[in-house]
Amino acid sequence: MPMRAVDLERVKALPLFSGISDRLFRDVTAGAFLQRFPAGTALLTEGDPVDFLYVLMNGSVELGASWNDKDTTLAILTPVSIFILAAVVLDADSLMSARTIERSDILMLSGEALRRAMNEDAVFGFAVAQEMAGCYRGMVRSIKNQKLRGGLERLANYLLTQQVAQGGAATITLPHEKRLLASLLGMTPENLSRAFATLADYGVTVHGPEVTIARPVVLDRLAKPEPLIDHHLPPDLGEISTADRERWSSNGRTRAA
Amino acid sequence: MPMRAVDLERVKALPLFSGISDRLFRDVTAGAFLQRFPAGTALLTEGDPVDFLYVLMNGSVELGASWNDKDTTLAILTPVSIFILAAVVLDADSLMSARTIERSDILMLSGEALRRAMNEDAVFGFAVAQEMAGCYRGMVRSIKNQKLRGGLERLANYLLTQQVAQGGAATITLPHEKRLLASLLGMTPENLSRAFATLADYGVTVHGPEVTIARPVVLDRLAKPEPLIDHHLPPDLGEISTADRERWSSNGRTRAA
DNA sequence: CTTGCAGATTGACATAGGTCAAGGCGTAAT
DNA sequence: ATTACGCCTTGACCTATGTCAATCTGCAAG
Repeated sequence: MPMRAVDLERVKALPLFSGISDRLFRDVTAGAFLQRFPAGTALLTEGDPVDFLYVLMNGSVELGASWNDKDTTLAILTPVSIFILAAVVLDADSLMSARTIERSDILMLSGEALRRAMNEDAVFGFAVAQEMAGCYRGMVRSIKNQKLRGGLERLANYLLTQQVAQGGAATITLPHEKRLLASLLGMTPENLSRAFATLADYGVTVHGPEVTIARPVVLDRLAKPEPLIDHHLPPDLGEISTADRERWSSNGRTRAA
Repeated sequence: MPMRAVDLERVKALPLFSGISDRLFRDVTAGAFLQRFPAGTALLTEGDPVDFLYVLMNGSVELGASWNDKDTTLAILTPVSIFILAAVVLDADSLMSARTIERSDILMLSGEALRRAMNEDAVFGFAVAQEMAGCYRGMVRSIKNQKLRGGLERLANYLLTQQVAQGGAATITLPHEKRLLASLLGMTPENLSRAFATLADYGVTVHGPEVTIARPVVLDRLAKPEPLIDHHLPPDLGEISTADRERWSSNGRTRAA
């Protein structure tokens, strides 16, 4: 698929590339190619060597992992997100698998070229370090969420986070199948259903993918949201100073547990 | 406490500073100071602004987090380890608390000076990016361990990892109190006791902090260790190529879940 | 030596969460 | 319209894990 100028602009707008020189950006995107994948495509399996940095331009991607016939979702990405940067930086095998959730357009940038670029350009190297630091902190939040909270609390916080992300209205739309949400939250689909049922007592009603939060105060008292675990980023990110905003999983738009 | 030359050498030997110029290293360590803390000292609390990069020179430090009157251990550090680098890179508040486990000597480097250094020196910036990538991957491993395994399996894998790290003998010594180990593994002390009792069926015997693995093959079949979750680094790291070795939590010597 | 105390263990019990099976519901292909 | 399939839900049940209380152990202070 041809690389359009409009795609390159969207990539360049990412924090990772924001301060980069035109020359360096051309170097990095020189061998890049854009590819369209159908839903459910395995882009990467755990343990695979990683030669490219992936950039999700359209669609959505699940990052997951498995062990002993169990599997779990670690993050769900939406455009424009980069992924497996850590493996590229270290030239290491991937620790996660990546799978398209729906039909997706994905840009692939040479890992080799990226490593060369960050070794040559201090500003770019710093940007990569910041990006990685943001990803790290995202994972720390995720572990805290997992180890300190029960399933019901994780769901309640997820809903409140989504409410903010979707603009604050009382009714929100779940962006994914419930089975996938369950995996992200670290529970079974059956248990997620029961958790939703329990939340009825807290003013939460569910109709398919539509969830209405009738009594936010009550739900909030259950969820006890906490800035050091949950991001509550408003949808209008233009207002946020991009300088000191924490980079969250690949770029601040990941929907995670 | 005075900064001795021998301390600086140990810091400079860290992967993070390995490729750095003498001039830059002097800049970074210019305002540094070494401080001794008694056991149980709170170095940092969740949400605190972070002005320094910490380097553990002697002793041990617990990184933890809490929510709603629960708390959990995220990592246990041993010398020489750096910590809260991510917060320094982003000039952000700490997501974890840090507490000395025993009397510890800790070197503190100016975060401001470090950020300046990585913006000026591409090689150092790259080293920071690599370090952060290693920390990120450590957290990914930790989440996989937590979400995919049960308590018994986490303990079994912990023991096998320790066995390799301690040289491979059948009897190993638990490096921490069991209560702390329980918190690291995401379980209660009571449950850890019961898990040890269960492991008797798999040839594991416990006498205080001494644990003997009589039938490694049997334990291995229970644990199903996996390179994409568990690190099995031998104690003689000199043999390992430092170039492509993944930097693990702060520097490859963290003992984590 | 005795005492006190913190950590560890053990048992009884409660709760959370996983498993299995059945059935409902909506959507898309026939 | 009908069917088939995937997803979701629900109930019954079971296992894992947390909680509370009592006891044990080893070490250290007196």
